[in-house]
Amino acid sequence: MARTPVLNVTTIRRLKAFPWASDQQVERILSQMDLHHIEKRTVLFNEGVPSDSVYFLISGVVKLSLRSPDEERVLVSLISPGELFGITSLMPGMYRAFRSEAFSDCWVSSVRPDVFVTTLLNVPFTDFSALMEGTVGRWFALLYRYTHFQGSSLRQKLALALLELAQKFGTQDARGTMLILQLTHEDLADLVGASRQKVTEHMQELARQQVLLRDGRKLIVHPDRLREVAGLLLDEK
Amino acid sequence: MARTPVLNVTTIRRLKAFPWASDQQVERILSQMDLHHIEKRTVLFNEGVPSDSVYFLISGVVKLSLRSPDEERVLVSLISPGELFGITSLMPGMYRAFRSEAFSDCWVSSVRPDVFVTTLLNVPFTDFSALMEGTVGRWFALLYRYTHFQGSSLRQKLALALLELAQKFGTQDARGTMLILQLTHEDLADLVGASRQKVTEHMQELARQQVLLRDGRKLIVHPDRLREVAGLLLDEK
DNA sequence: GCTTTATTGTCACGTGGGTGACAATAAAGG
DNA sequence: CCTTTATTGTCACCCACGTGACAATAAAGC
Repeated sequence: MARTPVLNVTTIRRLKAFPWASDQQVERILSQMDLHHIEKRTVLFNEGVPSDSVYFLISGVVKLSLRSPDEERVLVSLISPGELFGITSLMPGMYRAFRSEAFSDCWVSSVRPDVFVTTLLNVPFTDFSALMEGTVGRWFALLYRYTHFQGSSLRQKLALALLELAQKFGTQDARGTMLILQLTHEDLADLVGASRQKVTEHMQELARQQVLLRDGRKLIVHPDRLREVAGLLLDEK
Repeated sequence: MARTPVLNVTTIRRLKAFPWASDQQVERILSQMDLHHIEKRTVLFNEGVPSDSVYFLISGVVKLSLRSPDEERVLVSLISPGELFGITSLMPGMYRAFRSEAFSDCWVSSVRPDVFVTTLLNVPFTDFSALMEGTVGRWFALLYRYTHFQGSSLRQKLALALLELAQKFGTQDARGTMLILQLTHEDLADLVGASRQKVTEHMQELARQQVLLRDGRKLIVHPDRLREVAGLLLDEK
């Protein structure tokens, strides 16, 4: 087993982490971080569990992945030394979106997100995380959709896209969730990266299966059934 | 033309924006925001231009899109009232990743990112944006890759994925950029959402065309040629 | 060094979704 | 209300990529 690395200000600077922070701030955060050695293939956290730590990779490579509808794993990203990861913990009440596991033997350190923010930015954690949610939360929702597109059929992609739209533009209706938005099949096609014709076909199929219905040019969707079509577990999102 | 909306604390609260901010902070930010009416199809900003404002959507729908390799437009997202957008401006030196245009007639207000951060979070902008870059910057790079996957062939997706890997794990070599990472074709397949067999075929093709070469199980890539294969303009990223 | 296991290379075959072409509607505009 | 234009519906054909099935290497373990 590799010997324990030294984790001090010099190491942090060499890894080009936290460039804005003063030496003093870095010292303080280091005193609150703990160090773990993780062997290749060990899972650090799984998707769906509560996000309660920020991680910092000192050496090795960490892999972020996701389960696709057909039980395959989507490789989302590989993390290199000096990177922070597990940052869903910077937003309130979020769950892990990806599984993280050691791609090679790693040294990792972790810290509580509130300690991270208050130490390095000197701002209350609740304010910071609320701002994060209001700004980059949207990016996160996008990333969620796009990563889940991987390995999905057009039918599943459509369901995912409609789910996101229902969350943003949906109003409750006796018959389901109505999208207050005039979307053409061409718009949907551009959204899921498909041809207009195939979107028309699949939308009819989904209507036939009572997953959605059309009222003039407004759509009424049934989120639970969409989730089912998209191949998401019922507890997801 | 619709009459000018009132933009005051009540409006902000109704739109559920900035929930963490005090009335006083909201008043202050409002006094620094300016209001624009934007007609359907008007472009607010294009991808590639410097990011110098944060936008807030008051009414209407804004569309974010992207040019795909085959000149089609990828619809990345639709923004609903109450959302902030154009937040690449919260990170240092970033360019717009997407084009934003009015999907319907809109009322939008904008503010300088430094004013936004200092007013609502009371923290120096340079510190904040450096932290953003070190944390959510990675998400952003992922989103970049995944949005560019839309409408790309496997060949182009591979090129994009290898480019991202070269930036993270590349070291300069006499023959190009060497990836200090042992990746199997199966890993690459999981990364781009393809089958292992097709990845093998395309990697050979890329090697034959001198876009990359193999030294044992290490890859040496030529970023410029990868960019060309990926269908990116040379100034992108 | 030899065996076992992981990775790469190569095929034949099937299929989901792209493309083009057009008809049938529905909306918009005068 | 009638014309024009946008959207939806339907089909035939094609192709890039997935799948399964092996052989050929290369790496790892003993």
